[in-house]
Amino acid sequence: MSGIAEVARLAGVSKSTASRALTGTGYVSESTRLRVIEAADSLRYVASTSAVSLATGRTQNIGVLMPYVTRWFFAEVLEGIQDALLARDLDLTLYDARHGTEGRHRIFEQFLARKRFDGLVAVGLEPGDDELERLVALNRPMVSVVGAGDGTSVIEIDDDDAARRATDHLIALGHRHIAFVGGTADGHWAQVDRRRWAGYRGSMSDAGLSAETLHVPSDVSLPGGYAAAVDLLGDARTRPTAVVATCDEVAIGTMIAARRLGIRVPTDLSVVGIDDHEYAEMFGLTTLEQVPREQGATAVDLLLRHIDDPELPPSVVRLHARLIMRTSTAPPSGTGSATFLDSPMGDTGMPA
Amino acid sequence: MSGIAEVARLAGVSKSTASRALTGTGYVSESTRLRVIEAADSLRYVASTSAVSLATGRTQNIGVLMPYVTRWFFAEVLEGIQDALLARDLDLTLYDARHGTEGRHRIFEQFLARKRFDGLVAVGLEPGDDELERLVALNRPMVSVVGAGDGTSVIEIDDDDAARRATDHLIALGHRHIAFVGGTADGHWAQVDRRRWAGYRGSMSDAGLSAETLHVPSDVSLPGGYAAAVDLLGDARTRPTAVVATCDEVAIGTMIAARRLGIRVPTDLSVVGIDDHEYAEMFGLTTLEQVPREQGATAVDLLLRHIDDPELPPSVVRLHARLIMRTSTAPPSGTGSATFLDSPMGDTGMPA
DNA sequence: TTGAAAGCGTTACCAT
DNA sequence: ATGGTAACGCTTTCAA
Repeated sequence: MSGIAEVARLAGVSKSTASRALTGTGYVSESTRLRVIEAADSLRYVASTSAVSLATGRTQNIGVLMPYVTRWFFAEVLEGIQDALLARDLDLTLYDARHGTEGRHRIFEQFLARKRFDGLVAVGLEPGDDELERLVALNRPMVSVVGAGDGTSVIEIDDDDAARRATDHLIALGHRHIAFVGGTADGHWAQVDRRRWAGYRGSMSDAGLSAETLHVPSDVSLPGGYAAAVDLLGDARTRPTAVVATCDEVAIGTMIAARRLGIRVPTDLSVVGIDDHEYAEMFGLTTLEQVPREQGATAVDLLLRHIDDPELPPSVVRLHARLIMRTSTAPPSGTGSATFLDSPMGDTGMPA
Repeated sequence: MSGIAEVARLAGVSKSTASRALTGTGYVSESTRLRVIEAADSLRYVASTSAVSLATGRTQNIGVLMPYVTRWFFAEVLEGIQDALLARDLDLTLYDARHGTEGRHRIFEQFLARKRFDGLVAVGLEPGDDELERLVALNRPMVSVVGAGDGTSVIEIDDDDAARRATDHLIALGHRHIAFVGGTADGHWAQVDRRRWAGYRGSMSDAGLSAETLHVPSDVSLPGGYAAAVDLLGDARTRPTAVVATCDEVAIGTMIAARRLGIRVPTDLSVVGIDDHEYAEMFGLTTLEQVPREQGATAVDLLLRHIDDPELPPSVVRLHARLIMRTSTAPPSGTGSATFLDSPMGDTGMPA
């Protein structure tokens, strides 16, 4: 409870001087500064954030807005953001705005309007028109990680390129029947999936495989990928020899489905994902790596620069996803050569 | 920017009256109340949270302290908390205090001391002595979800009982060689694992199987369970016929390892988990269900009651975990009868 | 280099 | 039922 007044009294100075000494703003002689700091320590003084905010107009707090917190990518980004914030002494208030929930509605209608933050980082948000309107009305610096960057700064991987290279990889191995699994099953395409689907088609088209293009709708989750793959792989005669999954969760669901169906990966089916998910190594999944944790940290860096300088023009950071080859991809069977890769950590030497 | 003063002016009343009308505190005639509210709406007035906090001493904000945000249980609890908070117009500031990080240190040393919250919910925290000291020094209401409830309120399932019933289930099926997989591999036991390990041993002991007791250390994660199981199941002669996993992630890792090794589940190996994880159904995993989302919501309810009434004595809510039987458990092979359960959604009719 | 005093935007007490 | 005013705890001119 002890306020700065007590600290000042104990140090034998005025509140103003105490404030200056503690915040490091303005002139204070070295000796009194030390005295004030010592007094503050001995009283275990901690400035009241609400008083500071009221006086300075800064909340020392950053808002994080995301549509999930349960999916790998989002949780990782969140931790990256938290780490960066922690290092800069900034608090984090979370707005978990799940699509179609009453909570999301309230977040946009009321919570954000409170402006309890100096800036906002939005992760994979895909806001509706009215939501977007609320966002701009806030008039606060904002950075997106994966997002509809309508004039705001954005950090994301090059999704089109990632999917294209995933597909290129399969084509280079000799595959021609390659399916794309992803794009949510309920008919609504997430923008990320749309871009990856475009990349896949681009690659197929470049290889003269436009006619072979196949979209298998799937919820963006492991069980979603599993269900979609069971459906896709059921009939051996129509089965593709390879799958590009929209993300690793879907890819892994696909691999599990394949195993259950007695289809060997990569002998009978090659699978590529995008992410380098926590489980990717264990499954030997070939994938295009992104590091969401770093994206979160980068977003914070950029946001703080926007806060410092409101004139800073928005920038788009497009990251390159690196291809990590593991054991889920190989030439299609009948091509002769088998897998040419080393076994991953998790490989037991048994048939996959 | 428009403050309550403007609202008051527009409505033709004093700030005090405007405040009363808006907060619903004190006497205001119905007519002026309406007038004030209309004025506020037309000005898009939103009270400054820092000013309100400063004046009332209430932050309208709840802190959430957890050691991960990436694991299923924690993410689910977090969403449960967020939902409950959203419904009550309360903000959420997140403290992701991962063990052994610099960030965790700073959270306990600085961030919490700012007391930017009216109360705290700690999830699976297991604080060290010094950390605990900081926590009590805050002198703020606190509720734990799974935790070292040293005099504070706690919500959790009955871990001992859950593990005991998981083990009972296997014993009832005729198993005698049952291993317990869990308790982190680095030698440090989480308290939850310790309690579940105790429940397992209790069940074994009651069945006269004390000598059969076997602990297989594993990181508490899917890859952790996978790695532990590969190690455990390698030799067919020493292999147990059943496994009690400390949680579903470990259980599923175990099932995946078994399949890779050509060990059929449940024919050659039965597996039980604890959680009812998002993936449990897809894997046909028999498990003891808990609903972390509800635990989070309950924690918020309880915390708010503690905030309203500082005299409220701490309570311990011990939840019952319900056994959900799926297809990962069956009598040991050689016992005759095979699985007696229906196939789960995800079952393809193929050997597991 | 230091101090006095005026805010920052609310709420809440005390009169009226 | 309503208004005036102090208070919340800090920062920040402005003088000295």
